[in-house]
Parts: sequence; structure tokens; C-alpha cells
Amino acid sequence: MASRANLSDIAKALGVSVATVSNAMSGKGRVSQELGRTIREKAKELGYVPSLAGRALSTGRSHVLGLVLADIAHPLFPQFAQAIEHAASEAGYGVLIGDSRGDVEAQTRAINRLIERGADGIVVVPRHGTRIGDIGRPVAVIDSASTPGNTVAADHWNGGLEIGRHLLELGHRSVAIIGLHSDSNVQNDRIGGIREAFAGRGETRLIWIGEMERSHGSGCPLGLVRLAEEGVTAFAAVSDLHALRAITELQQGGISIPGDVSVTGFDDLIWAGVIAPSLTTMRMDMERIAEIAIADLISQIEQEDGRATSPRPPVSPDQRSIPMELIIRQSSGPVLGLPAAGAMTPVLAGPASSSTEPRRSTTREGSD
Amino acid sequence: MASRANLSDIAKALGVSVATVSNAMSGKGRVSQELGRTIREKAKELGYVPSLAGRALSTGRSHVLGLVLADIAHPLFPQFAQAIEHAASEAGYGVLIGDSRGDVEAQTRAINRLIERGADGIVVVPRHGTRIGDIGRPVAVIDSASTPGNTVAADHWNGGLEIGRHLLELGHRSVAIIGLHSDSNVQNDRIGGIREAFAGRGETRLIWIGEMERSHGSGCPLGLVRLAEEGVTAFAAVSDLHALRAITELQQGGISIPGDVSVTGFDDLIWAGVIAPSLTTMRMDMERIAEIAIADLISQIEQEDGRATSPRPPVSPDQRSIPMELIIRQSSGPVLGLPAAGAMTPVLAGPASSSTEPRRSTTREGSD
DNA sequence: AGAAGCAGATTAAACGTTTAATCAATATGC
DNA sequence: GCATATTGATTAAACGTTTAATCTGCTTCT
Repeated sequence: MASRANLSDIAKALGVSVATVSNAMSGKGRVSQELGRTIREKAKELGYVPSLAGRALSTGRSHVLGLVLADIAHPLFPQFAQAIEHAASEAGYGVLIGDSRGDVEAQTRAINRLIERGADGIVVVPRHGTRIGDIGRPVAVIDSASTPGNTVAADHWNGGLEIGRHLLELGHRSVAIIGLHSDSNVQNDRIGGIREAFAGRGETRLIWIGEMERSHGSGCPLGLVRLAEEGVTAFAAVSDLHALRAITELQQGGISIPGDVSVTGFDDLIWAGVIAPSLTTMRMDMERIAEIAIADLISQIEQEDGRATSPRPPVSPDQRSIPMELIIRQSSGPVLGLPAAGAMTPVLAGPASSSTEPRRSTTREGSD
Repeated sequence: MASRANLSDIAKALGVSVATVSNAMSGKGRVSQELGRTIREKAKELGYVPSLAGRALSTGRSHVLGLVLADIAHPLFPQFAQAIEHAASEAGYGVLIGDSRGDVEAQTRAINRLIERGADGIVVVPRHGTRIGDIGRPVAVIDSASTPGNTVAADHWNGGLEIGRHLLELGHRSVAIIGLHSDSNVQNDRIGGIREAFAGRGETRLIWIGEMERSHGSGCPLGLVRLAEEGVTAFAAVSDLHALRAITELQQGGISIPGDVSVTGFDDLIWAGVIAPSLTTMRMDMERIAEIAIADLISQIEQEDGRATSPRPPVSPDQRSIPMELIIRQSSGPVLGLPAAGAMTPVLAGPASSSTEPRRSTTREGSD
């Protein structure tokens, strides 16, 4: 059980020098084909695993990246973490997590802690409205195209546009947009997109949950039933979280979805497909975003130590905004009644099976 | 911008040896009070930050722990990650994340990768029914008390017991328990607890979502409306995820919650407090669980290198099962109608404001 | 045949820390 | 006042890797 074999063990076993072994393993120096093979075989035989610590000390690179999400408790975190971990792992990097507990200045501390821990670079999904200062180390920021210094992000604006168009096609002309608060670039982009789609073609109104809760307490009703009665036929939330809140509030108020009104979300959170009605939403391509962010980060890291422009080019402008995908499910449907009336229709008895709903298939539901 | 100051910079600046500086910083060797102070001042002045790589190489300890969640996409992951990160950070450890994408054997690979990356120990929240083999390194397992080799976990059984009692007190005598599948110790414990509470006092039936989906497809209706009509007055899901599914399905079917039936969940996921009706659920004490897991892990690590029994004792039996907390919200209420009839009551028009509900306060709602 | 070039290996230093062993000087015991 | 602890510091080796510089034979060119 003697801990782990190291280069010198292999060298000793074969009667060669450590340098040669190192070269053989990395393929860098000059080693004859044959000796190279022999060495690699022996290495495998001894179960050699390179010591990251030794390598880190020698090269000055830890091959570890830090991941800081402003709000680690956000339900999207798992997806982020998974995608980032995957991309980093493919590139031979480990991922250290940092926590900022939602606190804006703790975010900076978290970043610094990760750097002190030796992270070669940091991936940051910043807190609303935060700007990441110069850290003295490579950083990749994932937020929104309108965030200065942003590296890559989903195209939230276009996502909003698509949601808007989807609702328009279904005949909706009056939509209530539900957001949390106005200092999030992501939310603002999404809202902007929806509004652009409706510009001249319908009316939009805005509901800030944050404001309502400030006066009426957390978890307060949002008054959506009233809006539905007033003629709003669609509720476009900028997050599935808010969409869920809307759906349950409306359902509890006796409003049928999508019979009376439609509800859409953003992010395709894990439960979006299994609630009733399942939620029409907009999904980010996390895999791609993560890949690009990591690639950019690594390119920065490699440039840092003179290795100059490696084959990895920096993120090109057309790669900085990743299209979102519209997932059409049951919560959005065509407007049935007249402009203002129908919203009061009482709930039908029996399960509102929506198998008769016209299902457009911009994107097919990915039921696994 | 000269990278970072190291021990030898400090030593040189003060005309002492590196060893002395090292001793002064760690407080280990013999250094005079005065020189110690001087050195620490100089260190601060130069912005000295110890090189983890150097230390790791020298001590053989990376001061990094690995965190492997079987299902990194699980909505509970953020809470886990946050709590573990916090506890580890307090103890001077970093947290490296591993991903197993829900795959059982990938779990083992993830663990191994983390170990190769130099993690001193691993925290595992295993996949249902998986058993963690000997890894050759310290491990802390967080699953359930009935998992062999488990280190610490929430007391899921007792949690079930409390949920059951809560429903009994509200007058429920027929409850449907909703689970995913039967190979999860956590779920089985929770279910066991609920059943124990109802034993002799009411009837329980079991719904496995996994089985239903295998025949009817993912996201299929669970037939809860039918059950409600048959006299089931309460649905106890073993996860908020399933409770959410139940609530929306019932609501869509025109059943009022908690007017007609009650629904409870487990885990207190982030949205549990803001849906309508807000969800009565059972919360784990993640902070404590994480603390204990980390403490145990570190104790194992320290024992590994002869430093023998440090002041940290291993996890004592009474610390291995952490009580859960009942969070009573709006989704659970007293049985109104007669044993079997009332469930058919049509939905009342208007918002079903539940402000008149009798609110017990085993635990007050933590609205932030 | 002598110089030059080159392939294939070795040497040695470096990365930054820890720590056992050593040494010098001062305090303590009798 | 001399042997002995004790304190406060230094020396040197070690951890495992990378890499620039060097060395040794050969081959090849002129």
C-alpha cells in the first residue's frame, strides 16, 4: 500500500533518469520510440499517477479553476455546475467551488479565496448588477451580453423575442411580464426582447415581484387573477421560478391554464416538464456556454505564461451570444375567448387533459 | 506585479532563514516572541500568501476535499454544496466538485478522479442504493441512517413520522404516499416513518412515480384526482418535487388545496414558500449535517498521518442522525368534509385565500 | 579525416514549503 | 566554575515534477 508510485520509482526500476521518464510521459523532450514505450508500460504497471502538487509547484499552474456563482442557492446552479465541471474536466482542469451566499461583497471575497487557493482562473456568474473588477488572474464572466466585460452568455434578448413571438402567434395581445427586480441585466434583456416582439402588436405590462414583496411581504399574492379578469391573456415570467408562482396562483384562483390564460417561463428548471400543465419555457445551451467560457479561460491562462497564442483563439464575437431554445409545452396555448371576457370562465370539472391541444413543434419536448 | 511573495522573500528582507519564517508563520518551531512578530508584520506588508502547492508537496496534504453528488442536477444540490463549502472553508479546506451525471458507475469514476486530483478526502451523497467501496482515502457518506457505512444524515424516518403525525392531527385518515422508486434508502425511511405514524390510525397507500412513468411516459398524470375522489384526503410526497407535481395536477383537476385535500413534501426546496398554496414540508439541517461530515472527514485525514487522535472525536452515535424540521405552510389543513364525500366539492370562485386557516406553529415560517 | 550536426540520453537547478537535525549561546544545576 | 539543559536560531534534506543546459556517441558533410 506504499502510497503512490512516482517518476523516480519508474526511473529506478528501469535504470534511467527521472528526466527521461518525465519526457516520455509528456512526449516533450527527446526520447527514443522504444524507450518511450517501455517507460509508459512500466508506468502503467506501477499504477503511476502524476502528482498534481509536484506539477503545480514546478509549472506554477494548478490546473484548477474556480467557479463562483453569486447565488449558489439558485436552482439553475446544478446545471451550471454540471456543465462547467464537464467542460473543465475535458480540458484537464478541476473545479473548485466558491460561495458568496448571495452577498455582493462576499462575491469578491469568494473570488479572492479561490485565487489564494491557487485557482488558475475563475468562472463567475455574477450577482445582478455586480461588476467584476480586475482580479489579476484570468476570469470568464457569464451573465448577459449587456454586461460589460461579459465573456459569453445565452442570448437572453432573443430568447425574450422568441417567447414574445410564440405568444403573438397564439393570438395573445395583452401580456403581463413578471420579473424580480430591475437591476439584473439578464432579466432586463429578456424583458426587452419580449417587449420588442410586442411593440406595435400588443400591449405589455410589467410586474416586479421584488417591489410587491417589499410592501406586502415575501410570498404574497401577485394579483394575477385580477389581471386575468382585466383581460391579460398571457403571463411571461423571466424565470421558471416566477412562472411556477404564477401558475399556482392562477390555478388556485380558478383560472385554467392554458384554457383561460397562458404562462411561460425561462430556464427550463428540472421540474418544468412534470408540473401540470407542463411549462413552456426557454432553455439556455449550458453545454456550449460552459465550453466557450472554459476555452476562453484556458486560452487566457496559457497566454499568461509566454506560451503565446496557442491554437485556441479568443472568443469570437459571434460566439459570445448563444441562442436559446424554445421548449413548447402545455402551459401556453391559443387564445380562445374574446379579448376581455373569457378569462372568467369557470374551471371545467374533471382533469383538463390537454391531449387535444394543438401542439406546435418548434422544439420537440425532450422527455427522457 | 511580481507574482507573489514567498517565504524566502520574507527571509531575505529580514536577514533570517526561511525555516524561521516558516516556523513563525505556523507557530510550530521555536521562535522568539519578538522576531515572530516582526516576521508576521513583514509577511503582511509583502502580502504574503502561502503557496498551497508547495505546502501540499511538502506535507502530502492538499487541503482540498472532493464533493460528489450522485445526481448533481438534483435541486437540493445547491443547498448541499453551500453547506459543505461553508463547513470545509471554515476548516481551511477547499471543495472540488465531481460529477457523476446520475450514472451509478460514473460515480466511482468521479470519486477516483477527485482522488487523483489530490483530494484528501471525499464527501459523497450517493446514488440510490449505491454502496461506496473502499477508496483508500477518507470518505464521509451522507445518505440515510439505514445505509451501511453512512456517516451522518438527516433523520428521514423521524421526518416521515412527524409529517404523518401532522396529518393525523389535522384529521386525515387516508393518505397517499408519493415516491419515485423503491431503491432509495432516503425515500424508504421517509415512507417508513409516515407509515409508522399511520399504523393503526389510518390507511396509507403508495404511489411510485417511477413505475407509472415506465408504463405511461415521463410527465404522465399520476391519477391523483381519482384518488381524491375515492376518499384520499392527503398526499404526502417524499420530495417537494413530487409534491409540486401533485399540487399542480390536483389544482388543474379542480381540487382545492388545502380545502379539499392536503399535500406535503420534503426538503423545503427554494420555491416551496412562494407557490400557491405554499408548501408544508420537512427541512434538513444542512449546516449541521455538513459540519459533522466535514469534521469526521478531517478527523480521518489527520489520523491517517500518525498525528493520532487529535481533539476531534469521531462522529458519536447520537450525532449521526440529525433531526428534521417541520415547516407548516398553507398546503396542509384540517379535513373539512365527511370521510369520503367532500373531495368532490367544486372549486370555489375567487382566490382561495387561506388567511383564515388555523395556522399551527410547530415551526414558524421563515419568510425572509 | 576532421568538423559539424544531431539524436538520445543525463545532470542539475528550480518551484515553495515543512521539518528533523544541528549548532551557538545563554540560563540552570551542583 | 564546569557540566548540562534550554532557548533561538540555522542547515539541509525532502516532497515530485519540469526544463534548460550539458554530455556522449554517431552520422554526415566537405
